[in-house]
Amino acid sequence: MADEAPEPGPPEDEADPWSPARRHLSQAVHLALQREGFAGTLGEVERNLGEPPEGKGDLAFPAFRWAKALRTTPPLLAERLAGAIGSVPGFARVSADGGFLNADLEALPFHLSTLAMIARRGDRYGSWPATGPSVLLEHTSANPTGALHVGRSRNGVLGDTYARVLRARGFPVTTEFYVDDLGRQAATLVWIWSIPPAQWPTEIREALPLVTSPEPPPGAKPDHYYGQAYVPAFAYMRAHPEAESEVNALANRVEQGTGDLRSYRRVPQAILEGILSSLARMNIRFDRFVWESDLVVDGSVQRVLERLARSDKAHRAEDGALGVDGRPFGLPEESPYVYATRADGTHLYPARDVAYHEGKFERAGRVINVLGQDHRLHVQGLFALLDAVGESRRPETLFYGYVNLPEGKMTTRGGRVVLLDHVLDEGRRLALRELETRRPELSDAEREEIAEKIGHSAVRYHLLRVQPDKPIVFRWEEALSFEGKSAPFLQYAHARAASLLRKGEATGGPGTAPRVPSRAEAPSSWDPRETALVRSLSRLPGLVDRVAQDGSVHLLAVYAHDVAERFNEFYQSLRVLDAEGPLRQLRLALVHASRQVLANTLDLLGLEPLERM
RNA sequence: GGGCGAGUGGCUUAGCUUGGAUAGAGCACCGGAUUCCUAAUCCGGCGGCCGCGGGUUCGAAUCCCGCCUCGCCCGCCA
Repeated sequence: MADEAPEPGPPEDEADPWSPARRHLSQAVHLALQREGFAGTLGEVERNLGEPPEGKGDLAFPAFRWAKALRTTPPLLAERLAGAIGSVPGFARVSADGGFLNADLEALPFHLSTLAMIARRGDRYGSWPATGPSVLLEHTSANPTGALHVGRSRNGVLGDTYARVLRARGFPVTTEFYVDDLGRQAATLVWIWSIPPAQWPTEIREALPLVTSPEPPPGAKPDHYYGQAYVPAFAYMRAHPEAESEVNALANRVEQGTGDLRSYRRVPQAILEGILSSLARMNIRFDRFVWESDLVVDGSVQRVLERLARSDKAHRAEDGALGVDGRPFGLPEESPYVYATRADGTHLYPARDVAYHEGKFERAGRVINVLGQDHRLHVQGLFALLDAVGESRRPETLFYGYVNLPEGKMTTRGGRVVLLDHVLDEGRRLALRELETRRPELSDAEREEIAEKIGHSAVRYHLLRVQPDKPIVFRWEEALSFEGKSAPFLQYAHARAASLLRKGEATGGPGTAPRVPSRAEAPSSWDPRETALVRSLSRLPGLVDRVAQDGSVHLLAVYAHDVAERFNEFYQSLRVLDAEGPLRQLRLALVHASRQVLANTLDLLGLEPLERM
């Protein structure tokens, strides 16, 4: 492939097989329209190119609205355009059909060049060189007060996937986790663990009879171990004013920047590490952590408050609390103000959030947050404050719906939660059980490794496959389904392809990829399943481009299923290794390209491609 | 009450940003495929007033208005 001369054309042509076709066709249509007296832009034409239904060609242009502007009828205009256009590079014919202009690609060159592009680009098929502005993407940012539940992990799955897609699209992305160590939740846990369990109040000791050590015992995850004290400690604090004031005093000291941060952070830090190890099982990692308390220590919260105090948009409550009128930003009449400080001048979360965002804007040109739908109003408050301090930049937000249980909302304090670790463990267990019956020839260690990858991929895919703003009702059978629309379905297709390549001695390593046949060598007529497969493979770059724009990461999950399905149809009905000559070569190239696209797509989704399963 | 989000076959869901030609899947159910490259697969069947009503348009699941249902938020908590 390396010695093949690259086609001349814009860089876009090197990334997306559809790019030259769309460009040539829209240029031709635009030119023809101009001759009819149309004055619009090329982009306008290209945006209107669509995919016609099965059997009506490959790209279609609806003539309706243009016909109106040009005072003729759509079928007539389509006819005239078709006549004027003649031949377009890459297309076999352009013809009128009712009010539509339908264009048929020259199938063979398009299919072969798609395969060649995939072979040439390899892991980079579906990506662009990093040339865009830097992006800072904050996600998950779970309070370090206990183990993560599946609902929270939806944030991580969406955020991590979006980050991967943006990187692929050419944006240098940094991911951040905001560690909310101030506030009463964290302080409650810090407080209880500052006391040796043996000296805990009776109510708490009775609620946690097995907890005797101030440190997690060997084998216990710190997020689970420390976190279990949260509910009883919180309840106790609420019932005992002297405990509550201790917690408040603790929180106030760090809020003022006068506490001993090192010892204060011991428990939150340990819990955070537990949370991160759970997320890492699903391939979620972070580039940077910002501790809320650091924003106090480094003075950035103070600077924000000073700017706000000077602002003519500031609102000062009678008792002295400092805030801003949020009504212009959509805050409700009944509670129009968002406050940055309490009456005593101590700062509140919104102040720290503004300080955090000022830092983000310094670090990147584009700032994105992944937030649960319960934060919609908070963001409006944040905007009001940013406006008041004279900040014109704004973060973008990807909102997502809750993960609920069939019985209702997950509540930590109500004790109705499904923890991520438990789902991951159960996924691994079920996968292992399958592997024991299906693949007895593998070693225990291999089966264990594969089972973990199947299990966590299944969970991740389940959280990814629906539109972010739709709520999900968590059901074990669905989350851990291994058939149909599931990660194992995708992994299975990948494993089948990998197996074929091993047997066809084309492992995909350097120099071993099957050569994409030339136009002269390739069979001229293809099976419909072969063409459907390449077509599917050709769509990845266009999709990455779109998802990077609007964060609709679920479309990539849907796409992965489409590719796997096309591959399975192909695999099921056509022989690869038994085929001969050019046909074998073509099919091996198809398998190779399919494996590549599946691997690239799975990687974008943070799922594990498997060589065998 | 206000604001925001969602309503598509029995269940889950894609398509809605940018209106376009028979609304596409998965699960469940029924029936089929394995002397052959991994049946976690494939093929066929069943099943849809796209929440309801109106409007815009040559054309509406898609845009606009109203209504209904569900969810979330509405603290000097975070």
